[in-house]
Amino acid sequence: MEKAYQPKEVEDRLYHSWEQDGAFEGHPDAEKPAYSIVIPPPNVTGVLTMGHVLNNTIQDILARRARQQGHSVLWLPGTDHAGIATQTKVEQQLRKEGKSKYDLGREGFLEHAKEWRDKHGGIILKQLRKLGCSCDWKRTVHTLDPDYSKAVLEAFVRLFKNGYVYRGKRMVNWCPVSRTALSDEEVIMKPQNGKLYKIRYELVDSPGEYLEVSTTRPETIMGDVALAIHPQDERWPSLQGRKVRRPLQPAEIPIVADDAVEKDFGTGMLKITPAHDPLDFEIGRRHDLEIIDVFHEDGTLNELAGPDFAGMDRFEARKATVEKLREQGDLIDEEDHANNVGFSERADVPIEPRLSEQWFLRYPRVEEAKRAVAEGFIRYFPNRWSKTYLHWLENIQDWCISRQLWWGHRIPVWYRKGEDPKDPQNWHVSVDGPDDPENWEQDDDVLDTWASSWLWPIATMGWPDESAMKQQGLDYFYPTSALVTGPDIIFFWVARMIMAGLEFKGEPLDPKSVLSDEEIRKRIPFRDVYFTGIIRDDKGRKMSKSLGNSPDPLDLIEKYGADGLRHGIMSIAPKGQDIRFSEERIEQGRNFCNKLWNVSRFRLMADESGAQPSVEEILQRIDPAHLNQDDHAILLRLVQTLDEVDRLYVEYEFNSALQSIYRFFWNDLCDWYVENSKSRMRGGEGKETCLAVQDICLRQVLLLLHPVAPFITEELWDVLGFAGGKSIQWVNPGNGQDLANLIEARGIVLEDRALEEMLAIRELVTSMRALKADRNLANNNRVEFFYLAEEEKAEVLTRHTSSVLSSVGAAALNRVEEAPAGMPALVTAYGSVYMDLASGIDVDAEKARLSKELESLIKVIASIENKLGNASFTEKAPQQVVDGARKQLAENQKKKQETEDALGALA
RNA sequence: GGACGGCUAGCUCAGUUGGUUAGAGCGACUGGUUUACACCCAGUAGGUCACAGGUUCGAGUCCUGUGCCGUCCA
Repeated sequence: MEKAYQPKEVEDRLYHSWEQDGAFEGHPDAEKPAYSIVIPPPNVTGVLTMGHVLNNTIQDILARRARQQGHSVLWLPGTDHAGIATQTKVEQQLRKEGKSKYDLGREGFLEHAKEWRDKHGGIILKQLRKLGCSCDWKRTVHTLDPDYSKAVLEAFVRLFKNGYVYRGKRMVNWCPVSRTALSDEEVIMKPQNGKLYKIRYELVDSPGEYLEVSTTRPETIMGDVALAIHPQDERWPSLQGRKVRRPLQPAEIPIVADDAVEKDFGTGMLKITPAHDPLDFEIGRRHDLEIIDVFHEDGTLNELAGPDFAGMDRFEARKATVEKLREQGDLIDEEDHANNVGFSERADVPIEPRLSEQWFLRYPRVEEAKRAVAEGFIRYFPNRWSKTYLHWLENIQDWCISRQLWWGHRIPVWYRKGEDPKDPQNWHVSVDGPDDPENWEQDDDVLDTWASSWLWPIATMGWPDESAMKQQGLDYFYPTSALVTGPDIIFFWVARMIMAGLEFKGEPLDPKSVLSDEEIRKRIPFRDVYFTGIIRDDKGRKMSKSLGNSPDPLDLIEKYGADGLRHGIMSIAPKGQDIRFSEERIEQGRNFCNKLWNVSRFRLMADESGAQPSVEEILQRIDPAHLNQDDHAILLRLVQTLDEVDRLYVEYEFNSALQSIYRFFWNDLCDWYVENSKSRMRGGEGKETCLAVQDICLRQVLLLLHPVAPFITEELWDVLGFAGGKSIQWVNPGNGQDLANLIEARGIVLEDRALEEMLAIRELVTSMRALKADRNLANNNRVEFFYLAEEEKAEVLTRHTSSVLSSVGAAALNRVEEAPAGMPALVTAYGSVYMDLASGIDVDAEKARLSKELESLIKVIASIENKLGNASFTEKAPQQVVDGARKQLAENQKKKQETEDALGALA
């Protein structure tokens, strides 16, 4: 074996062989319980980020653990066509070539985009393989695949037929860069420092008299069609019905009264621009006002803005209109003003409220979606996210699902040529289109990407095609077992998948029907949802490509190995908390792998014939006569650890599970058991038994660790001889009881007190080492010690003397009846040890040290005595707590006595 | 403005139903190549658990309020 673990070769070789063996393939198997996960599909042209590493490592852990436990596992991978993101990238590329999408035309552009996708897409799926992800790659799905597209259109058609989908002219969020409508969820509110302008409007019937209006958007004044006041505002007793003159693009506009006006904001008077503000739009509708849209779709001003401003960009126009108003004397005041502005999620520019014709969806199954989570059919980890989810559903708004893009699923609605497209009489809505296509024109828009990905759990498994569903095992694998995703897409994706599952999985539903609990259980897309934290950099900022603060995971794999990366990231990922990234933790992950490698190496050096595949076989090598307290203790700890880890995996407490494995492996097994075993390796007699115990421990550690570190565990599984031709992927680690039963069946009774003894002996050894270290004595300096303790404890110590001597690096440990004079000492719960120094000691320093110790003991004793002296404590506290305190008091009093003895012996 | 989360050792974080003297890793310091591992071993130092009240025999843990940081929704 190599002296250090070399991940690279192992990873490539093993991944290849796993794939070759079809280990990741998920098939329905009536003999086994199903376990399934659908991957949150990354953008097809995306590259692996630390967020993906976290997210997919968790999914892989779940999948691999389930495989070990005998489930038939499907982890279904795929990619998302990511409408706006991908189209933007392709358009940018075209622009570099001096072309626009219009040069290519719709068909040509789509051809081009597909080529681009095929060339640059799917990189991330290759990267996931490097990470070790055990996805069933044969079942990779892309949201623009023909079958998937059909499912998307089918869903639209069904929703339309059931009256959930409608078309309407509404105020929508418009992105002037992407030139498309967006859903509310795609708008990000950001606080901005702008200006509040006070502008005067002249009263038509009273020249020279002005009204003052505050606005943040002077560039829309040309679209003003009224001023509005609150009907109960006493400041303006007689304005209603009168007119003012619009200061730009002059025209006479009315003054209206409306309850929606905020009396306290600005001057209490509002300019009404129905085309450019949702509230103004509502007010305009109530008062039957005209709508003047002064913008083009790209955010430049149009001819209605007048010759002074037409063609200008909206931000430029803001400055220009202010300037013009100033010249005219109509600008009264301007002041700094902080407000929230909606930004386009993708293009990161302020969105424009814009009136346009769009398709909307009234969500189906909202009530059942609430029940699904509120009543626990779907469990959220951590549960607090259910509150966020429910709050959103309580306030749900219709979903604008049409996008003015080409890259996506084209809306399956056709309009009869030459007829009024607004009249539903002239619509054809179907998946395959009309039989006489020459007489029809298809809608230009495509569907929001999320209106395809919300079908992910069903459409990746053949829905709506009956035979495909059967073949792909939808009924076997659905509902999927767990979904692992970030809380940032709880509305975009999680909530919508739940509604889509409830609506579409199973028999078609009447819109007025209400699902029973039983139906909800069958239709939900997943049972558990695990929300990961967000990965931040060392300064606490979100890792993002634009900030350039995210390391490339592939570099990290190169440097520390995939297992090291996985182990590192999982060890710092507490459930549902944000994660502060630190490369040191990844390094620790690599170190852990190396430790595992080396202890295995040590094991084989002792006996290169290796181990046997089953615990039963290994147990046969144990000679009960040679089984010592150390063996008992480590096996007990192993049983404990197996139970603990089992429980923690079930609760998605991955970092705690890892910590538990780490503690057992590194502290108990390597630092203590294996170190102690070295003398037995030499001695001969207990060697075989000791190696067998080591083998059981190593075997179980590898099994427990395999989901987190699949490569090194599979490699060592084979190297150490546990495999016997069977991959570690298919072997169940079992829980503590399982192992305890096997040990018992071999006729071995584990003694519980062995653990306690071992801990006491460890404390003693630590004290002895500290005595040496304090005086800078080398480990191999064989000093003599004396030991002072009562009979019972001395007896235990005698049984462990040889291992204590070798652990400490001591020549002797002799029992004495009273404190030997002039020696440095340490007092433990198990007695006092004195170190015999050949050279003299610094009496003052020793006194100081022991006095300090004594002082703290006195404090502790006082505090316990105080507690026990309190009648209400002894009466009200549980008996075991009171007993514990008494025991503790006794121990400390003894320690105090011994410390005083040691002090006395110094003088 | 509302909701949620965080505040524990120099740093990053554990700490499950309240119950011994609050833990780990990293970093710092001291010493060390003994049959695996310097990606290692042994040891040492370092904490008024954000603050203020309250409940309790007992609070890092429960309650109320305050502050700062972060996220989401208006």
